[in-house]
Amino acid sequence: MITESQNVSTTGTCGVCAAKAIGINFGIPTCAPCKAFFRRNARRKELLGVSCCHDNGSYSIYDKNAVSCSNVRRCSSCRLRRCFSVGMKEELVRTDEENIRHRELVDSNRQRREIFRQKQQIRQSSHPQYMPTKSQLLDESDWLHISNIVSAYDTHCLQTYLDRRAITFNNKLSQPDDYFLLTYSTLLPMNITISLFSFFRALPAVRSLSHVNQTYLCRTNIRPLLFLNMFELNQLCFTEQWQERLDSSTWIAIFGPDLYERFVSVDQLSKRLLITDPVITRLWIVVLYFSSTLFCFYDSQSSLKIPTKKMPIRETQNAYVTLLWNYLVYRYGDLNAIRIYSNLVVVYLKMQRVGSEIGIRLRTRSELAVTNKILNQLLTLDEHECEK
Amino acid sequence: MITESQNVSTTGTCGVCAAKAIGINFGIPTCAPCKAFFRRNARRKELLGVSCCHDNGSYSIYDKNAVSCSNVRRCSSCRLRRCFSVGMKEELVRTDEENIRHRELVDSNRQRREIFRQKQQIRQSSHPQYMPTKSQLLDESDWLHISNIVSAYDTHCLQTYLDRRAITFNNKLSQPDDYFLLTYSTLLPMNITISLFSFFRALPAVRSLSHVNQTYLCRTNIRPLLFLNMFELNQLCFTEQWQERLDSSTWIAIFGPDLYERFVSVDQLSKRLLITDPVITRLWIVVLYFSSTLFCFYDSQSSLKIPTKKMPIRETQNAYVTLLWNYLVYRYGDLNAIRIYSNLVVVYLKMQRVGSEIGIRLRTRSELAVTNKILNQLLTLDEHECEK
DNA sequence: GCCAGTTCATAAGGTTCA
DNA sequence: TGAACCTTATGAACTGGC
Ligand SMILES: [Zn+2]
Ligand SMILES: [Zn+2]
Repeated sequence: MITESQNVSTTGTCGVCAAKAIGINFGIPTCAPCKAFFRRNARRKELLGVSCCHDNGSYSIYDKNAVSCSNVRRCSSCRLRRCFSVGMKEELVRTDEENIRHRELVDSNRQRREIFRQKQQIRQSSHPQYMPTKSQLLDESDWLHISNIVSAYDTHCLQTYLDRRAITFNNKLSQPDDYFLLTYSTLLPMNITISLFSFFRALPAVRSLSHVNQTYLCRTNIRPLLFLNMFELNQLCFTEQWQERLDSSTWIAIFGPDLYERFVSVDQLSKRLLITDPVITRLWIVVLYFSSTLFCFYDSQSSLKIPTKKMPIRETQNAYVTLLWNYLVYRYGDLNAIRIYSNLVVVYLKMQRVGSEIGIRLRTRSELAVTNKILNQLLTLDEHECEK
Repeated sequence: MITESQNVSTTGTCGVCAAKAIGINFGIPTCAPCKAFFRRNARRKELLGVSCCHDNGSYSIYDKNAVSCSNVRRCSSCRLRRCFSVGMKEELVRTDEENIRHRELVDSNRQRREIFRQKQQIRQSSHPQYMPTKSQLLDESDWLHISNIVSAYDTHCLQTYLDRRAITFNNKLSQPDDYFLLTYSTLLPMNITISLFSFFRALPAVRSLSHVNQTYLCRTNIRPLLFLNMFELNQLCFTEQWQERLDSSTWIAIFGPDLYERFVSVDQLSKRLLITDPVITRLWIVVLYFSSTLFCFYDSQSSLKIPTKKMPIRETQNAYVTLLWNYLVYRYGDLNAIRIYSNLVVVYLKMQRVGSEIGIRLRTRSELAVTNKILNQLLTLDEHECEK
């Protein structure tokens, strides 16, 4: 009869309780509950000693037909007896000693894995020169710098932009006429320029430079950053649909359809590649601003003095690029930092190419001469303000 | 109709009284009160035999509509009948035998846990601790505690002992005959036991414990302290020479000559090592009384319940041992405190060894069976007194 | 993937105490 | 008597060595 029950068992039924078997446990196909039951109780021989009232009851534990889930599981003594009777093997349940040994093995494996993982991480993050631990990446003054830049952008650039936009539209809330459109094609780039300028002017790192250097950066590096700044501003401030349409048509008017198409595609690309982080793009703008060679296409006017000592600029840029990098590593890890930084560079280069052609267009198209002149004057004006 | 009631039951209503069910109890979903009721009364078949006035009353126990909380619970007989009628299963209430087995399991688990806890505590407590300055050692409430214990010992333990001794000898002032000697060998340990018991019973710290804990301490920790208490009593009360001789011969009769010799040597040692101080020994007795593991040699009777929550006992002991230590440091200084405390421990351990052998002798020698039985009954009696 | 073990939430017994 | 609590047993879900 046992044999018969085993035959049945091998088909996938629990040898003990007739439920669906999950596999062979302790020698016999059983269900999960019976497996757990036997593991817990196989060595508790006192359970067998209990003479329970089911021995002589309506079913025998040896009678296959009387076995059912509820029947067998009701009495742990009967259940254990049946486990043994169908041939479950006590010796397959680990003894305490065996189990301790097994757990030691598991623990040592865990430790090895952990050590390996750490080593790999170190290998990945290992810079040729130095590899600071995570806590050393950014100290208190770094965080201060970061938060200063972030809030300076908010309170100067973004605020200025919003204020000026409000004033611009205040003048013309009704359907825009042709005159407004013409004005707006100057006002829009103006607003972006002025807001960016006021941001830089608020930075202590800029203010601590010599006048010459300040003027130089202002004249050469604000224009190449207008695209990026526009992008960032659009990410930050909510824009009504009609405003958006107005902006689009303005850009079309300035750029012409072909360039506008490239402009849009770069904008789309930026949206895909640049992640939403309050620090990264702003810090990136600052880093780019402190470049000594950012421009050279827009304006070849001779009146601009090239500073003798650009060293402070480079040093500042160096400091900020380190800060940006450390922030990226700290916040996103080594691999992501590389990816994010690459994307920043890629996006900027694309923007630069489109921006350069926009600059050419501004300088050469007669209908844009006014806008171009005003923007130039703006930066010259800024220059005078700097001197104040 | 039963089926209907079961259908309703499965939704979460008590099958017996229609209150909210807490789960399946004894086979049927019931509320907590009905669960408790059935456990208590399932085996009390005499309840069913009571012909109660509700059988023929305004509702039938089989009529689902008439069932309500107040209805069913009003009459125990009806309630039990209804329990059975909705299918509650008597066999799911543990039999006495099953319950004893279960309680043994619980107790052994508890002991394992207790031992584990102690081991851990020892491991943890081997850390250096903060040393308070002398003035911080004992505050007003500490002194109040100390004086309470000292005077409680005087007015309860010592006084009771003196009173009982007076009564004992009042009966027999003349030369003791054999019958008196036999009686006295029970009366002497009895007096020591009862006086100690009345001391503990007077302590607020004891009275504030749960009954279970009080009973537990009384049954397990009074006997191990009899030797120490006898010593303290002998130090305190004047004893006539003939009384002393009487006591000695009584102890010889009980202990036998070998054990008596060891008993005397421990007594002598105690006199040398323990200093005369009204506080120390009494406080030490209290500290020892609040032990959770003092006994285990005297009485292996199974009828004693091991308390679930020993925490209050431990906390009290902790408080008193701190009090004792602070008193020692305050009164005798650091170094002396260590010496005195060590002596207390040494003396107690010696007494424990002798006491344990006395206990064995009491349990095994047939001529001491009566004394042993009376002492046991005394502590059981105490237990009943506790419950008052 | 198999088959040991571990963990955790839950069910259902019992006990305590006001 | 019943609310609050303590315990054990159970099985589903998961981990880890081989
Ligand atoms: Zn099964
Ligand atoms: Zn109920």
